[in-house]
Amino acid sequence: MIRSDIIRGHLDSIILRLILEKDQYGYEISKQISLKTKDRFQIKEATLYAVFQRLEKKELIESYFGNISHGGKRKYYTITTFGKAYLKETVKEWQETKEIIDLFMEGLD
Amino acid sequence: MIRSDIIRGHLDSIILRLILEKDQYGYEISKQISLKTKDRFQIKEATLYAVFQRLEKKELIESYFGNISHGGKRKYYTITTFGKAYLKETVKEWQETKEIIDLFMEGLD
DNA sequence: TAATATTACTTTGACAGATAGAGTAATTTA
DNA sequence: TAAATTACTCTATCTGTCAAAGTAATATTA
Repeated sequence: MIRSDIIRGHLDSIILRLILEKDQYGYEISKQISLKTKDRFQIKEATLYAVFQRLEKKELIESYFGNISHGGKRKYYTITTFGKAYLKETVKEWQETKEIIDLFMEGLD
Repeated sequence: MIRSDIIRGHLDSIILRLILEKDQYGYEISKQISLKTKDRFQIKEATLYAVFQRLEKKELIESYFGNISHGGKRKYYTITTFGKAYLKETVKEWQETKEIIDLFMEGLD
């Protein structure tokens, strides 16, 4: 399990990326992350909803309630045009981050 | 310039890695990071010394004052055996982090 | 059908890492 | 000798993460 400090700051991008595929609600995204990473990373509930709030405030996503449910009422999130542009930027930034950290981390063995 | 949140959590490893090469003092490390990354990343002074304190508290590094100086008194840091083992772990962790984030970030274009 | 599990979201408070800003002090350079 | 540079320290603040506790609806199982 990856420490959250290590992944910190990338959560916004990860969530945006998943919502880009299709509109999704929180619980669904949480499960998807666990599945996709084979439990090597799990997002905590409180963290996930904090991300949503932050992204919505920045107008990178928008939300609406779904009509079908399986328990609690599902709140769906959709990415905005602005959110798409932002995501593109963060993907570039991730490439650069990798390069920079690798400058220090490579050639150790 | 990389946002600090993005690199957050990797600073300990980066500093440890540099000290592994040879004993170094803060100011020197700061300059080295700027040089090595061609200013794409600069560590803030306050952050650097906070890292030192944290690493020393965890006994991953040790410090001693140098006798030559060029202004302020130089405090040198050296990595401990425990620090070396820890660094090895974080390098592995970095590889895994890359894999995991790439799971989400790849195939966007 | 009543108890329990699961789904789903929200809020609060605490904590840790990063950093601006201000300060101290010695040495170098102009 | 004044200003610049080198070098470190401390404090207060901000932000992201998360534990914990709560609300509420649906599904399962006994």
